[in-house]
Amino acid sequence: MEMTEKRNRATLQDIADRVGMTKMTVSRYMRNPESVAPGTRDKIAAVIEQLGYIQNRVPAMLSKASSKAIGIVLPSLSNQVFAHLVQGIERVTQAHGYDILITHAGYSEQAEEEKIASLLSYQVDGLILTETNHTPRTLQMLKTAAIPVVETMELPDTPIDMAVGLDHEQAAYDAVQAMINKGKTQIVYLAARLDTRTQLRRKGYERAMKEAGLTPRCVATEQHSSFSLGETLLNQTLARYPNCDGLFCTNDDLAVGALLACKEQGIGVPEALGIVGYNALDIGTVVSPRLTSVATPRELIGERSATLLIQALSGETITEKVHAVAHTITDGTSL
Amino acid sequence: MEMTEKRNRATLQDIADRVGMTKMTVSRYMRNPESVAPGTRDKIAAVIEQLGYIQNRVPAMLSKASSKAIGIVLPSLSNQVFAHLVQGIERVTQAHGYDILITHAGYSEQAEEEKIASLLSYQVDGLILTETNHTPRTLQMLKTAAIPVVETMELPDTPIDMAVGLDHEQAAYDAVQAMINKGKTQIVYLAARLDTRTQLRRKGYERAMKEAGLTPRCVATEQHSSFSLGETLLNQTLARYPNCDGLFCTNDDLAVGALLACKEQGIGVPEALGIVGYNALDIGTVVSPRLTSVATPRELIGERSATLLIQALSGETITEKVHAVAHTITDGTSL
DNA sequence: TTGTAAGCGTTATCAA
DNA sequence: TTGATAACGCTTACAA
Repeated sequence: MEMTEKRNRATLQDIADRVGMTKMTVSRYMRNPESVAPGTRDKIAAVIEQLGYIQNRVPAMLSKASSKAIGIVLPSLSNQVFAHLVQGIERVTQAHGYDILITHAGYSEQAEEEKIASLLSYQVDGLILTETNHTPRTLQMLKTAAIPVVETMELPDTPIDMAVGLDHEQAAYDAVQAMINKGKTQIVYLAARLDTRTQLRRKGYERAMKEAGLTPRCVATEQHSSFSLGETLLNQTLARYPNCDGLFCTNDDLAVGALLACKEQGIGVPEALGIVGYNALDIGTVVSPRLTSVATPRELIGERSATLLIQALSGETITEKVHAVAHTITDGTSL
Repeated sequence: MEMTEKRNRATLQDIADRVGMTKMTVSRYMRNPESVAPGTRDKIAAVIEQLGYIQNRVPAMLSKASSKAIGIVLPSLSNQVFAHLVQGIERVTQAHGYDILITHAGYSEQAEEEKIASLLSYQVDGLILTETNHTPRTLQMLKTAAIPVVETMELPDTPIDMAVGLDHEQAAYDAVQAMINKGKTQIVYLAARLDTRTQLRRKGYERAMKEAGLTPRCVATEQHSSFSLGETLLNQTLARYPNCDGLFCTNDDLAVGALLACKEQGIGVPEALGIVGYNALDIGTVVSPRLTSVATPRELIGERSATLLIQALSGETITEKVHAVAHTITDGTSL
């Protein structure tokens, strides 16, 4: 019988010592109480309770190189869009006994690299990413790690492994075309932060404008999106393009900020200025007019991503590695 | 020279084999390249690059029972308030070489217990919590884990260990008193989700009302806060208390939802109905009138919490275990 | 039903 | 400057 009594955190050995058994028996009890004799069972249960034993997963991680955890790298924590994504993911992972570890990388490839290295060093079994551009070292690490990876939100041209997302370029194209169909001709694209998805939407916007023989015009900033930034960008737009009759905004924050500022300044929405946002967040349903926006199925993306990941972890062969989800345009009254 | 060539993920041994040294030398290089001979250094560097070696922290966690990681349990990911808190935390932890692991427990003590167990099983060195009510098992686990814990946002009556937060009861009291000073007498408290902080604010609201000889009235729901819920609760309030001339809202989501609905319905804010929110989020600065709100220094709370935690982890003796931070009331025009 | 032994990948310690 | 050894806590495989 070994003795381990120096540390404070209880180990299986501590329990075993008190029960008068070996840690092996306790280990068995932990995984399946039925596998030990009833008497032993009760004694162990009592000691566990008394000691407040907490499972230590580290040894298992070490010997099996598996942590039963899935890492998620988000761009930002303050964006509802990603909270919804995580909800979708968690619904699936929880049902399969996987934990999730969340980190955020603030829209930077470099930060993403560090966060991924960190998650890998904790031996996560799989990764869900929210960006499709990665540093060479990130790609290299993911390759050596050889764990399943799902890139979400976008549809990457060259997926690392699996992907679930939507075609932002096409979604933007559809939204702008809806604006054109409403008779808008001087549509300006409001952009912020200039991340990949913002660029994709711009492409869609430009394609729709050009196809209709219209001139694309962007008002962009590298600042982080916010409601107040929407107001600022609206004012810049009005100063630069006084004839502007439509705003396609890269997200609802900008759109709502602009919409509220319009009301303030007596600009009629949608008559004088049609406004379309992106993501269809709740806030758009309480402003007046209600914001027309591109609805993106974040929870669904999360669920699908997690499902794919877990299938891959279960050794299933994934035939469809890239899944596109559909977008719709909400029937707000701001357009 | 041992051989380890079955697995895919490279180990120190793999590197050592290729360099013709022992893993001990490689281990030294990893922690401090200066500690090995220049020639060795270059050879190791080359092999690491070639193999795409990723550090494995698990063995260190096992032998030192330390992970250089701090666990954070948030109630929700979709609430900006907690994103700000995390920013504050991270600014400090990053500077000290600690990683953070974020989980969320959705305002449930039971979920918090599970998430804490999970974080502890990853051997986090410290914990930052955002709730002050915990299950008995949570308390027991934290006691046995014997790691530093900071409870944030609130000021608990009986802190587990350390705490950084603000006095929500007093903040609410001050806000309501400001409303009363503006001549409002039929002030209703709008509440959602009914978590601890919502209850504390209610206490402060009731105290202020009673001290002024006024009747406290609450319109509450267990639903999750949202802008649209603000509109719903406003309508319920107007139906039940037609004379209502002030709304004290438990957060800005409700306040903004209510404010926008008022404009829609032609209710003059603040003349007919004064509105005060809580948290002073960005959205409040773009609505008109600008929302008057209780400003809560989330980033500061995060920074202080992380600082305390790291001091404790460095073995410093913490004399001031509970830190109160100040609140202010923004000078919006909705009151 | 319970026990023994070995091993997971790293680092602290001591030795050369 | 580099190496050998043991240890961290658990689980797998085998044995009793």
